[in-house]
This record gives sequence, C-alpha cells and structure tokens, in this order.
Amino acid sequence: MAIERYNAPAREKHWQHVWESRNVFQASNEHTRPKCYVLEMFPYPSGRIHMGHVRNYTMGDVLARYKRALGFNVLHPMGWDAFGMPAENAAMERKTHPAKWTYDNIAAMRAQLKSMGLSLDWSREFATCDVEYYHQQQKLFLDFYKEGLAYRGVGKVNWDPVDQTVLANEQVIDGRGWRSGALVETREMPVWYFRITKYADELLDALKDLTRWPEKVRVMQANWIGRSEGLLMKYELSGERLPAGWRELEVFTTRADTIFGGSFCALSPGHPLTLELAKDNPELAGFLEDCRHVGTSEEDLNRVEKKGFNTGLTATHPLIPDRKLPVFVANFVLMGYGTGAIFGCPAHDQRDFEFATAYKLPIVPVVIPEGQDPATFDLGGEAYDGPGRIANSGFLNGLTIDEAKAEVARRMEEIGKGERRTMYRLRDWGISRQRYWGCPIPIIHCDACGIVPVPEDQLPVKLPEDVTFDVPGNPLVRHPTWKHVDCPSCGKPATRETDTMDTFVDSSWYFARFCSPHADVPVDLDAAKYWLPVDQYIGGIEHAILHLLYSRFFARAMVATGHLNVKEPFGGLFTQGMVIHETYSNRNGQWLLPSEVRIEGEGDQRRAYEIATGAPVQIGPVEKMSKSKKNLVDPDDIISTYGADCARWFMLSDSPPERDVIWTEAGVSGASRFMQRVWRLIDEALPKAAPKGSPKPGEFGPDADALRRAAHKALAKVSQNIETLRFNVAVAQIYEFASTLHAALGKDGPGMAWAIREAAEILVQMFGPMMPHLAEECWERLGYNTLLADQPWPTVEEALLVDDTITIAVQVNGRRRDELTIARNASKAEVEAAALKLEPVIRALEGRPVKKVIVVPQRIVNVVA
RNA sequence: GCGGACGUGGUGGAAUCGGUAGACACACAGGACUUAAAAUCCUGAGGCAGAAAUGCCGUGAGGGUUCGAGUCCCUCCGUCCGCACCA
Repeated sequence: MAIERYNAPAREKHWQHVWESRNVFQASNEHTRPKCYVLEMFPYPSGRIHMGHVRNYTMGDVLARYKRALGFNVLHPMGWDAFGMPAENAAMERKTHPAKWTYDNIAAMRAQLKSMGLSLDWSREFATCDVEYYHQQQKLFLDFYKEGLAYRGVGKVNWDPVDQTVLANEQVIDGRGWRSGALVETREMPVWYFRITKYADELLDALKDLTRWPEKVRVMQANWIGRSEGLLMKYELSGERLPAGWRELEVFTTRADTIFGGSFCALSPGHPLTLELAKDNPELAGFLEDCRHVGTSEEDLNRVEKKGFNTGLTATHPLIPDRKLPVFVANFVLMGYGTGAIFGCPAHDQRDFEFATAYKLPIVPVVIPEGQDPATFDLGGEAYDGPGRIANSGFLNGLTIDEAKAEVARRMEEIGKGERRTMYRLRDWGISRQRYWGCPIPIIHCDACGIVPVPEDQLPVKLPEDVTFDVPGNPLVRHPTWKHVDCPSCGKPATRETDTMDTFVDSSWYFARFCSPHADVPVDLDAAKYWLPVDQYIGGIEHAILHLLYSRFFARAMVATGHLNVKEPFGGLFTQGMVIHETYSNRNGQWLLPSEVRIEGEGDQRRAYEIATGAPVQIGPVEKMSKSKKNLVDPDDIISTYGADCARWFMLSDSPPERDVIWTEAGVSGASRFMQRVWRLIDEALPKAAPKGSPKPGEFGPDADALRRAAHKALAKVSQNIETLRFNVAVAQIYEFASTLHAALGKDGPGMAWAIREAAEILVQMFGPMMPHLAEECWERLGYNTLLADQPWPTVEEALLVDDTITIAVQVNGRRRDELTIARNASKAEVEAAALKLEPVIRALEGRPVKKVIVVPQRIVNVVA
C-alpha cells in the first residue's frame, strides 16, 4: 500500500503554527549560554517578497537553525527598513498616506515571510518608521552632535527645480531628475553631515582584521576610503590679475620626487581661486561653462580631451626660485580630491603628459628607468610611471623614488613650504534629505540662539500625520504649524529643522537595536555586550560600500558616545548571489512573465509560446529577476504549489551561495521530487527500523557497520559544510546519503534494524535546517512527540569516521593504473610490496626496473620507472 | 585605464594541505512496472578507438616546478564584477 504524497502546503501551515504557539525561536534574554547572532539584511517593505529575499533568508535560516541545534542561544531577528521615497511616491500616486502604505506592506510581507517557515524571533520585530525607533535615533543624533560627530555645513546638493526638491545621487539620471525630467542644478545649501572622515584611518586599517568578510568587499571599501600619503606644497603666486588675498597656491602630490619635472600648475574649475578669477574674466567664465557640460556625461570622461585655460598667473617653484610655472584651469582636475589644485609633471603622469602636449609645455623626464641614460632616455609618446632613479633634479639626482620623496618632504618642511599630509577620497556623509518620510532631525533654528538641539525630554520629534502630497516640495516645510516652535533656549519663536535623515542612517544601527528592541535607550549596553557583534551577516553585494561602511562608522560613533562597546558590527559577512531567470518577449517587444509562457521541447528544439494567444515567444538572456523585464517568479506561487521547503531546498542546491542561481522549473520539480522521495524513504525505513529508543546492540554486521559509517561520515561533512555556508555541497551529501540509506533497506544482518533507525534519524536531522517542515513531519513519523526544532544536533561518533581498511590509488609514473585496498595502518613497505604485485602495475611497467616508489600513507602510491 | 573574481562533461557544479578529475543534481538514453500515460524504481554515460578487456586524450591556450598539477609559478586569451581623470 503506497503512502500518500506529502502535502507540503497543508503540513507547512501546521508546523508553522506549532512553532509559533510554542515560541520556539525566541532568543533567550538570559545571557548564560554561548550566543550566536545570525542576521540577514532587513527588507524594504515594498509590499511583496521576491526570490532574492527567499534565497537570503533561507541561507540565514539554515545557519540559525543549525546553530540552535548545536546549543547556541541564537538571535535571529527580522525588521523593516521602512522609511524612504517609494512610500511618498505611492502617496502622491494613490492618495494614500506613506504610513498606511508602509504598514500595509509590512503586514503583507510579514505573512509571506511567515509562510517560509523561518526560525525568526518575531518578538523583536520593529520598523524604522516606528516612532519608538526613530525616537532613539534622534537621541543618537543629539549625542553625535554633542560629540562633534554631526554638524551643519554648506554642501552641494542635486536640486530639481520642477519638483522643488533635493534628489539623491541615485535619482539623477543623465543629469535630469528621474521623475520630473528637469535638468538638475547643483545648489549650495546648508545640510547636515556625519563626520565619517574622522574615522577614515580606523575604518581602513580595521579592514585587515575582518577576515570573515569577502576580500572583494574589503577592497571596495579600501578604494572608497582612498587614502593616499603625500606632500602638501605651497607655490607662491604672482601676476597682474591675482585677486587680493591669494598669495599662495596649495597643491597636493603623491609624487614629490618629480617636483623638478613640474612644468605647470592647474586648478580645478571649481577651485575658489578659479571662481574668483572668473568674476571679472568672461572668457574664463565661458570656459567653466563648457567644462560643466562635459562634466555631466559619464563614461567617456577618460576620452575627453584635456582642456585648459591659461589664467596668466604664475606660480614660483618652491625649490627653484627663478622657475615660474604657468597656472591653468584644467578640466581634469577634481575639486573633490586633495586641494583641487595640482602641479603637473608631464613626463610621469599620463594626464599631465596629454595636457602638456596640447599646450606645448616642457616635458622633462626626471625618473629614469634602470639601465637608461638620462641624456638619451626617450619617453616614447607617453608618461613613464615605473621605477627608476632621479635625474635632471639638482640635489635629488641619483636617488630612488622613495628616497627623493623623503628628501623633498624634509626640505619643504624645513623651508615652511610643505608638509606631509594624508588625503582621503572619503567625504563626510551628508544625511539631510528634504523629504517627509524619514526621521526628523531634532534641531531648532533660532534667530537669536542659532542652532539649538531639541532637549531630550522633548523627544521624539514626531512626523505630523496631517500632510498632503498634492504639490511638489517637502510637506514638512509647508505644514501650517509643525515647524513653528518656541526656542528651547530663549523662548522666542523659532523653527524646526525640516530636513529628515537619509534612510541609510536608519539601517546603520538596526542590528544593535535588535539586542534590546524595546529599550528606552537606543541600545541596552548589557544586551549589546552579550549579542554583538553579529556573528554572521548575509546580504547582497550591492551594499558592499555604503550600508556596510556607514554601519562601521555608526558602531564607532556609538562607542564614542557610550552606546556600544564594539567597533566592528559584523564579524562575518557573506554576500549572496542573485536569483536570475530567462526573459521572454513577444513579437511586439513586450516582456512576458514566465507564468504567461508555455515552453515546449528541449535543447535546440526548445520553443516558447504565449499561453493567452499561442503566439511564439522569443526566449531572451538569463538576467536578474526584475519588474522591468518581468522575468519574475512569485514566491507565493511556489510556496502554495510545492511548499516552502521546496523553494528553500532549490535555493540551496546546485549553485554555490555566493554565485547567481538560475531559477528553473526543472530545478523546482527536482527539489519537489526529492521531498517526496525522502517522505517515502522514511516510510519504507520504518518497518525495518528498530523501535525508538532501542538499546544499541553490541554487535553490528558488515552491512550495518557500513551504513553506520556512511551516516556518521555524511553527518560530519554536512555539519562542516553548513558551518562554512557551502550549502550546495551539503545538499549533495544529503542526496548521496539518502541513496545510501535506500540501498541499505534491502540488507540484513546483526544490528541492521538499529542502524537503519539511526541512519533515518540522522538523515532527517541533517536536512532539518533546510527543509524544516518536512523534517518535523518525518520526526513525528519516526515516533517522536517532541519537536525536531528542539532536538540537539546529532553527535558524530569519531571512531566511525576512520576505516580499518582503505582504498588508495596506485600510479605508475603519475598515471593511475589500479587501486589497492589495504589495512589503514599498513607500513610503507607493506603498501609498496602490495602495489608492486598488482597486475595492472606490472603490465604498465613493461619490464622496466622500478627506480623508486613514493608512498604517501593513506593517500597514494606512485611507482616511478 | 586601474582593481578584483573566474574559466572543469550537454547543463548547474564537486574535487583547493599538490595525491583515483567529473561527487550530487538537471537534461539525456535504455530497461522494469502499466491497457496506456504520469508517477516510481533500476541501469548507462567526459571524448576518441574497441565487441570487450583495455589503451590514448582530457579541467581556456602555451610553457615551467614536481614522483605526481584542475590546484603552485610565468606568459597569453576570454568572461563577469567594481572603480573610473584620485594628483
């Protein structure tokens, strides 16, 4: 009598209910056991979960369940990154309130996540738009402000003149506002900053200790911080048109060794001196206008010609008083790096070389490669930036590059014309957003007192609820009453800051809030001391720089303000690959959902048709699932058809977790088939298995022994591979062991029944973290009325991992000829003797004398002839 | 241009302390069961030659180190990702 198919969707609801009603996954507040904090990047509540979420949360869940079974006190929380623009856009489009839209979405997504059977501690859930959360964030802001880590300064922002709003960089597309299409202007206005540059060195240096982070992410962060050590130099300026107050020009260089090769100085178009000069120089103003146009185009910046404008000013070479260098404004000099001014050494910098060629400036090599004569060295049409010795440089001649750098620095410091300086690419973090749906910055502007922090007892500064989105601009600015307050300091009428915080602020400390989600301080220090850092953080590579760098800054800032005791928030980081899928388009070029397409045939014969019309469909490349390409598979559909376990198992199979996984129908049905196979396997094993709790027999026959060895070896490997997040390999090993158990059911002998029960239980426990519902179901069938989720991870019997006899390969001259089964502890001589007796070995030797025999114990024998 | 990663059967991928390459899965082929199909079970399979035993060739290409290289070194080719005039 065949067993019924396992009805995953129905049984999954049952087990989810059981877990929830028993609070199985609540982290304990008793900080006695060793802890493990597993965190996946929390989602933006867009309204629906997508397959990327399924993959991300499945991985975290496997680890969390596994660690739980190992006895750790596991913290595995979930929350919502809930502030941000989409809610305001929805408000504009649908006449709803951002809060309602957001909380409705959260409710929908929470239900979806629950249907995945994740081992989450829902008691710690929060959204960043909860007043309770942003209240604490305002406290942090005020503490940062007191500590000098938050400040107000004038900054450049992207201003959309039509929508009358500031745009984030990501919202500026080809120089235009993404919604209005208006040309974006650069405006200078007062904005709030976090002083991340204070920790530039620390953030860079500590990267080397983040050994459980992907190398790639560390490299990206290091480049982003962009530390370079060099010399800040002062060039004396002269010239008729020199504006008052400008006697010196500061330039930064990392190649002070080439100072004698300098043939010009160049200012950035945005340099203050440039702007000063442009005031009464229409020609220069015109040049700047040209630069601005080029500046917006992105890619071919490299190919843009090096253009300059001769200001007529001269700069005096600091070490050669009679050498005057022309001062240009040049389009390739960036204001955002160094001092916004350079000295140009054409022989050893490609950009300077091109510039000097265009403007017929001297090109004098001062670094000569080893073996070349300074008198005859020819650059050959491009700058030389390799190693060598200094020449044509007076007192520097003959020195190496490093020696020359040191010598120039020493002399320049001596004469007060220079100082060693470290520059960074990293800028302070501008957090002001002129938007409604964000955390209000708790500041009051008073005509008399200036900037006044909102007193802590007046927090939270709540967002007003009665706002409208029918006109452009920030609703907080035009709200009739909200911003009008009395100055806390002098009591006179004053106004609130109407900027809200960048949503990246919200996500920079949420991991810490999970330690004590309802505390009336940002973070309960005792809880944080126990739980932090996060042991394993899992998320997409797209956050490699911003979110992860901001969080690292926040941890340091929170340590400085007494809110935290760890500077690195994430001990281990794992960046998972994307979920990708074929794309489909019809004759009219419209994208079609996979569910709208019927596929026929295989391989070259594979054809797709639109279900509604029967018309042929073009099968396009496999790409990241996206709304625009409509190559989406809805997790809900998969879960309601095949079950959450099936989706989870598929996500873990085949593809290594850091690589992209191609979602295919075939793969899903394969996963589903395995679920049914396991279900039947347990059913078939039961009648042959010893009763639950039977005493371990004193004797095992060869087949029983072999099964036990296979079980414990599989257990050891699966444990190891879950531990190292190599889920695809763990899955393969579970497949393999399921086959082994299946084959063993036909065998008999002493101890077999006991071994079968042991093997079945180990199998179920091994896939428990991956397919938790099916595992509970099987556990129940195995006769238990306890939850598998509460069951400790099975213990590996080490003795079973070591076999008495082993099979090793035998090579002749490095080619495998045979294998040899021999006692594990056989001596080298015994192995050698046995190997030389093998028929294929003798044949391969063809009578040649054996020169030597290499025996690597328990590994291989190589006969060299 | 700079930086990083990668390149293994028809496909996704195993095998990284240098030691039997291709585990496991998908797709495929053959068989069993069935009136039939589905489902399920069994078997096969890197390529070439051969009935088979077996032999030769094989981890992007070429070279090197080694008793032995997918793994280490050098050169080249290709793919993907990140940064992009960073002084």
